[in-house]
Amino acid sequence: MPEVAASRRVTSADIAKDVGVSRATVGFVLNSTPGKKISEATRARVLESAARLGYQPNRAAADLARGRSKIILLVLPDRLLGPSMQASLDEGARVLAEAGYALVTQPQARPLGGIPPLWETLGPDVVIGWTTFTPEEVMSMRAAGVRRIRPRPGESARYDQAPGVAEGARMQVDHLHELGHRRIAVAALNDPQMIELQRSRADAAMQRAEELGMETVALRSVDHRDGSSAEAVRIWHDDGVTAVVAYNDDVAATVAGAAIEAGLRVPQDLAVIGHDDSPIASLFVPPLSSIRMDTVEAARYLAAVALHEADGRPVTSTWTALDTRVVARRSTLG
Amino acid sequence: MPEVAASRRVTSADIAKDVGVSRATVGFVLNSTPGKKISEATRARVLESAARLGYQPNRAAADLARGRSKIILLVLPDRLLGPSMQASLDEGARVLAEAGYALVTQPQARPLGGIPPLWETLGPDVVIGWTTFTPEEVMSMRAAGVRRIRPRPGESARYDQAPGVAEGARMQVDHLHELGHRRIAVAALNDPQMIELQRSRADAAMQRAEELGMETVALRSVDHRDGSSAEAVRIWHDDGVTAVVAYNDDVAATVAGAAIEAGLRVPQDLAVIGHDDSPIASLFVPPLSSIRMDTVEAARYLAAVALHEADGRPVTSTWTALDTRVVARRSTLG
DNA sequence: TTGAAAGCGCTACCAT
DNA sequence: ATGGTAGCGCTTTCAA
Repeated sequence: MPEVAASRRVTSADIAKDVGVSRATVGFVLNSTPGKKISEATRARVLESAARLGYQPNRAAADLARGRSKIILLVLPDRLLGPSMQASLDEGARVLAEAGYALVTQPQARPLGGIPPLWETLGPDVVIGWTTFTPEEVMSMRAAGVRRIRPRPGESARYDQAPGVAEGARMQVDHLHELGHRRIAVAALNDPQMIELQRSRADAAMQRAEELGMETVALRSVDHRDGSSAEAVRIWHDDGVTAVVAYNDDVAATVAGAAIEAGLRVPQDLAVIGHDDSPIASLFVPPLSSIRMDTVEAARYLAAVALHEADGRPVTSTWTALDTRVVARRSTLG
Repeated sequence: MPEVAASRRVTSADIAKDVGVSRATVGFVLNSTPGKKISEATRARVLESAARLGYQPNRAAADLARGRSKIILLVLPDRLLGPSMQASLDEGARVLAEAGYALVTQPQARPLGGIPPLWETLGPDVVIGWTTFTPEEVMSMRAAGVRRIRPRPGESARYDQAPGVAEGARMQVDHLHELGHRRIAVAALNDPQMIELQRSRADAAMQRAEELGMETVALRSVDHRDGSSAEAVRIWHDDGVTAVVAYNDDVAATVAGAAIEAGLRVPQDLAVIGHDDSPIASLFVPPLSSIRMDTVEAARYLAAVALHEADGRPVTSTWTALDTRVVARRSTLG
């Protein structure tokens, strides 16, 4: 049996030797360095050699020489990881990959006992968060050499201006209005992580209701584990509320569930509409009306912003309105 | 207003200068290099200086010199990202962090159009997957310099032997048996990603049922989007099946929902038990019985395996049985 | 117990 | 159009 040589990884020097040029030239063609004129012939030979030898650039070496990691870190709250968000991330990753950046996500923004945040260990060029970072977090990032942070420190995330946020909430209200509801409630979730986004959606909903001349009752947080949802439903119903705008589909399910348990009919006695069109919306009985957003476009924009921060390249895409629409199901239609 | 100097990142050389020792010495104490005797005095001074100056080692440089990235990449199918899995990941990350490793997760194992897998861009020391990797993936990893891969190429993931997998399925069946059910069905999900795990759970359930002298009918996949769940429920009911073991809570919700839509009572006409105790289980009406596993212990074990692969250190923790138990709710209890 | 110095593989500046 | 080469910041062997 022939001895198998422990093969070293192939480096750019190997290619240089193989092709018969300098390592510099190899680097130029492999990075398609702008402003460098390489003859088509050598370019082709280098590329061919790289492919044949199975060359993979050494990230550590490149990072070190370059002074940047070409990593973009996305810090997401757990709850956001619905399927639609997942698809968006793919799209964002694709855009970034084309520019040579890797997208890494850190699932938790919350204080993680004992786990150093990924921005310390990975040294990303850019950190993008869904919510504003605390001063401590920003300091930690700065110390870790992170050059760019979004949302910018001190700058609010301003969800109310983000595409789709207000639209979705408005559409929830519009939908209920069209169905004839005139007195509605807004239901939120007891989750500190999401306060900003919740507030933005709730505000937008309230405002829209007012514009349409509808009556609203005070915002309530519900939790299926305590009695808060049952209590909320009772209060609402006694108060003449006929429909509920829920922060998301989990909240919608909680409310609808409490209503059903209380002997109310959904939607005849209480209609409920959720947000995000997550799996539970179609699995619930009755299926929950919800809002579906095309977050793919948002992800593209986010990626563009990231590249702007990282490379200084102009933001090409625009903060356009998302394709947002109501998915009407039996929790409002009967 | 005073000009703010654009401060360079602090390097180990800065510390060396500050303390008045060599960069090597600094490195020794910062890495607590074994076999090196550093006086307590200098050690303390170095540490103090590092803290005071806010030193953060440069990952790229360290990786390059060391020849390894100290990154462990976990490749997870999307569907697994339930809250319990999330908590487990935190635990795994914590264990790995203590050993100086960063845990990065790649959300999709599936072919990602145009997105280079993270193992190419990050150059992790170890890649851990939930399912077996394809030969192409393995080759790609090898080419990217990944030294360790789990499950080992060619080695099946062997979920049937993984802790908790068989237990959970068995407990589902036991639970139904105790409630007097004697003829049951097993419901799966139409998801290629999960085939291995589904099969393992289904096999375990079937086998347990046989051991208990219960009758089982053929495994069926359900999908709430087509008519398959309604059809399955009808067939099962006509066939005298009184209870269904579902692969997970989504499947359980699909089945229970179809049953309710068909005018059957859950659990009187058809009992359903899910698996994983995900949010939908408690949110559904009626709330779904399910299986809750303490995956934290599993995560610890996984982390230990990863460290073994990475460092060659012995696997301390053992592949123990997980704390797995039935969460009985109204979908089986009535 | 500590220091000097040789790389790690790549990038990018300066020559040619 | 291409090559030489000086680092990037850290790890680690070898000397002192």
